[in-house]
Amino acid sequence: MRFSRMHLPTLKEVPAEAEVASHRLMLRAGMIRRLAAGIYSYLPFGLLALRNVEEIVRQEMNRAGAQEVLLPAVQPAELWQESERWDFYGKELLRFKDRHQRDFCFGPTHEEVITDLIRHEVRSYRQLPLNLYQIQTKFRDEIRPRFGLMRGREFIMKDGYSFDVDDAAATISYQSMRAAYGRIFSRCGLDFRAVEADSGAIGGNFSHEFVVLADSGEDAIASCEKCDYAANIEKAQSKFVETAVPEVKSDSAAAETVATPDCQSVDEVAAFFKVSPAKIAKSMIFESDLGFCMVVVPGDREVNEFKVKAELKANWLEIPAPGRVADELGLPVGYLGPLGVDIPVLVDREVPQMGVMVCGANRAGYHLKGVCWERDFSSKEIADLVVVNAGELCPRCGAALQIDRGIEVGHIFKLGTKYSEKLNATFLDQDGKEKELVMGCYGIGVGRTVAAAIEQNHDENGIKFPYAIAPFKAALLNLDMKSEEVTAFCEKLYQEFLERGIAVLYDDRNERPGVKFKDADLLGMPVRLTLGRKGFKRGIIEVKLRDSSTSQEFPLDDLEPLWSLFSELQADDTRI
RNA sequence: CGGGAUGUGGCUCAGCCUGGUAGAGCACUGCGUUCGGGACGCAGGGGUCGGAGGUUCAAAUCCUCUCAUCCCGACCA
Repeated sequence: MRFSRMHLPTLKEVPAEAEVASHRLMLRAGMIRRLAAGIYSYLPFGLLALRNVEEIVRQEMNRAGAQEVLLPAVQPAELWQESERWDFYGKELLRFKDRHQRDFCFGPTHEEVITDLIRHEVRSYRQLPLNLYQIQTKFRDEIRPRFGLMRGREFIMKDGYSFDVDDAAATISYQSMRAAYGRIFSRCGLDFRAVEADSGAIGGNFSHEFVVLADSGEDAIASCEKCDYAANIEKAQSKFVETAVPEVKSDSAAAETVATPDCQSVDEVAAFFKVSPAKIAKSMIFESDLGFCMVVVPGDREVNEFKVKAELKANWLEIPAPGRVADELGLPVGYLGPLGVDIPVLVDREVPQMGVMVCGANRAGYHLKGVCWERDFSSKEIADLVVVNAGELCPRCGAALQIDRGIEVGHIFKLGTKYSEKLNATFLDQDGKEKELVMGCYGIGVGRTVAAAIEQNHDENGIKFPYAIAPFKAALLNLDMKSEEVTAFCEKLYQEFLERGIAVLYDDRNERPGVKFKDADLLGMPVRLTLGRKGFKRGIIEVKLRDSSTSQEFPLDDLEPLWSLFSELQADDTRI
């Protein structure tokens, strides 16, 4: 492609909205433009990168035996009512009516549609296993879209669905997808981890997330330094270490009520009693579809809402407004405690080890001191309810856990029969018995993968595209457009790139050299070729890798080394 | 949905507090000079100051409402 003819509007200045590197660079490199909150147009340069990721996804999905389909983006409400997600999915589901006032939604995911398709098509175990995928625009009406393509409302996603005869077969499908995902992200040149994850609203009982490591990532993952345990922080557990609890003599003073004006936070209470926050029992009210409950954890720990939700077996969980807690429960937020409340109390497994502790008195302005587990807590049920910290011990091998940040680019789930049950998708097995299809579903955020790649591969000058997803593999800079011989050579070289099928961006613009260098760095082509009058006289062309600070010179009369370089880069990229 | 902030040429922002002629840089057009790391000069084009209402002789500026966007917490590829 000739730069002079390409719509590639690079920006010197950064639009104010861009917070993270990938968003900033994608705007500056003329890859995307914002139309509305979380909704972007893909410009030619951005679309090329996107298509490269899609192509890798297609190759690896096909290789794993999946077949590509394309399902409708607009879906009838009936299907979602049948799966009972019409009410359940919430406001993320973009709903609208057609001219006949029939309810529809714009698909945020396609379990319903694919299951509906399959239930009409698949009758026999002989037709299984089946694995279908599509690459399509989805819409999720996120409350807070941000970071450009990282969290858009409209986004391109590869979603795949597998159908098997039983759980064992479904596991095989799942493992095969897990392997394919590893190949996909490796080929995209990403440093990633496959971690155990919460399966969220999609449902199901077993899932892995593929997380690209990046400090700007929105997800945190815990991984073991020694073994291969890795989990999303939402799900991560640690080995419980029992410590000696200071014994409380039976004749020791009972819990005592103390006036603690203006001490609502754990820190304030700890300061008031001159004890460490670890000695404060932090009590919080949660509300779920099962009603209110209280969760008690040590004051220096953070409640893991996902664990609470799982422990309760609730469908949803949130922290109610303090006003509601006061109105409906008569409890003063800031002075909550587990003693004498008449709603279920969930206690973290570390609380019994706190010894003598302080907690709220359920009376505004008062706390209790001298509280102890054995004597004072009415329910003795405990569970793991806190967010793991770095340095805690691996639940598998006992080595230390580390916490990293990352970007979730893929997620695979074993769904089981959740949707086939609801939608009555069955087949006849070998014995002529009717059975429900066992499903799996597999997603990849295509745009997010591009964003993650940039997040992980950039410097202060711009993008450093991994070769496989680079929109152009090379930038050819003609620094002397007015020199006929230089231009003639560049033209010849450009043609040879075209013949060899290596995507090149030929900068033939009437611009000063500085502009061309800056744009080449910003756009991040892996290889930069520079030819100017001086070099031409010396019979050399300058070759520089974007990822390297040094350059080398190749003779103009023998460019074989150049083509070998591209062969090597190409090979690296398909090797897995 | 809560909490905070911002809306002024395509982009980044100043002007607002203290009402009185809409500004700068970048980008764009033309001409000239320049030409290996985002050049310079001259001349231009482009803005209902987010929208509506109000106060006032007079509103980008003050008031009310509204819309949009961004940032901090719950959703997810």
